[in-house]
Amino acid sequence: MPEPRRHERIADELRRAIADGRYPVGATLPSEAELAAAHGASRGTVRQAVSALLAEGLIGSRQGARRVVLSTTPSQSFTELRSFAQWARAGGRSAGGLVLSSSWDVAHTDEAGLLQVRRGAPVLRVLRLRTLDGEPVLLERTVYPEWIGPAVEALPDDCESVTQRLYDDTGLVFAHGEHHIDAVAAGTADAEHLRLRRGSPLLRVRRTTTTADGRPVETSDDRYRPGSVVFTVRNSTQTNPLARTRTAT
Amino acid sequence: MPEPRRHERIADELRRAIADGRYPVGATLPSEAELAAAHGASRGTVRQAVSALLAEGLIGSRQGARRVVLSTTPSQSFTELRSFAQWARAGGRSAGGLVLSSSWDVAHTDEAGLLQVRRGAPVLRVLRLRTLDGEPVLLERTVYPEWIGPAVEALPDDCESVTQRLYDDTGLVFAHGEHHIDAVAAGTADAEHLRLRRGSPLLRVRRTTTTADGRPVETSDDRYRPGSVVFTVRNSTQTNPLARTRTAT
DNA sequence: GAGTGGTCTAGACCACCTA
DNA sequence: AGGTGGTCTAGACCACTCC
Repeated sequence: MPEPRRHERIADELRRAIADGRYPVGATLPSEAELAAAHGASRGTVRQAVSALLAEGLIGSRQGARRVVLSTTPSQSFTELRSFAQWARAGGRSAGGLVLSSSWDVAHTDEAGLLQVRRGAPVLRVLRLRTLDGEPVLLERTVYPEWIGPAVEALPDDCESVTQRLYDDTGLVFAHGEHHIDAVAAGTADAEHLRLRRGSPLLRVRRTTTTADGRPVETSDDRYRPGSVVFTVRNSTQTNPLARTRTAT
Repeated sequence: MPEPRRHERIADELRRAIADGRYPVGATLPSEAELAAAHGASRGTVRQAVSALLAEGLIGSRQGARRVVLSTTPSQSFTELRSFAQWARAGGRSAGGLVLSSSWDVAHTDEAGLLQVRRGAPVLRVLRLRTLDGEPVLLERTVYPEWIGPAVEALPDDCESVTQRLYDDTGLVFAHGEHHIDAVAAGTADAEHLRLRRGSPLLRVRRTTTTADGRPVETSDDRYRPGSVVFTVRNSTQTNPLARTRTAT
């Protein structure tokens, strides 16, 4: 018995059927009534299941017509964006991490806003290099507020998954994140650690992570070596995860 | 009467209240029972409304605890990712467009896969420069399959919104999209049209758009001038719009 | 016109959080 | 222990699509 929740079981069943090719791209799914009968569930439960696939971009839906398969590639990512290590593991790759430097400093104005602390409050700055199968792919400049800093300092320098270790040690859960994606030229430090030339294009993700209550846990400037990682977004008229924003002036 | 759908009206009401600061970040929302009573709706309808805000990343939700406001900035984007012009207009900015070249060619292998046509099938290639308040910010290299090509050719060269015009002319709706985001160095053409130096970092978005049935309408390589546009993603344990993917080898 | 998804209701039970 | 959200049911009506 893998899943006690019925709508999850139905959703998994459909995901598997799509991945297996039983419903190729362009095929139509059974009607809600058919699915309900097949699983001995009510229509509401079936709708809960298919709306999960809708949100993942796997299927499309229009009133009056049967649901259509849009993509067969799963976005198995639920915890993916939260943790580099968990994402790597899901892809069958080995993630490494190495702390290059770690020191206490005071919060700059922008950081204070993101972390919801006062300007000049103590923060812990950590520079961390992440590797994928031994290759350096990501340089993280992370800032932690005072209340969580000591727990971060206590981690081993080569800690593979910070998210996982903080959860094990303190029970802390990274629940929400906001990510701003753009491109920048590699600076001197970026070039050195990611082993490329100064001025090379890098994919930059500035992110702030919070607990379930919305309390900020960290804010970070992450720079990815191009060619190593691609961000993928699926959207549709029905669901809309992503927003394009003008740079603040 | 703006919205006949009750769950949309309730969601709008909550969005407005959050934007206005009546529920600041960290505040808790009224319970489902309270909202249901206040709006004279059933609990199911209220749940439908709050799950929209959940998907937008505005609020967080945990079983047993009241919902918490995570962010006050709306992601008013429903059609945003589909249309550059519509996105610009939503931000109060004026979008321009200019076709630099347009010609029929044959589909390369990768394009054939993305557009679901056979290799070597005729396709229309369009190179388009998009501007924001007069500044060039985006160079689009778009490929259209044969069935829609003529309608695209018939558009004026300085067409502001291709999405809008195609809808008006042919009733075609861009319903779903898949977007791959990474960073590249500017090539000669990129540098010339976007007015920057060769090798400068650009944000690249490769996207394929389909109709509601999943029929591919276009596939495009879009390159954004850095500093002009930022992509924003909110995610949480509950909803997960985005996937990080390893580059295909 | 039959089928299908979108919306809505009214009630129920449970798991979890807060106290 | 009481409140809250998560799950589930069984019905209903409507708007839309497809034949």
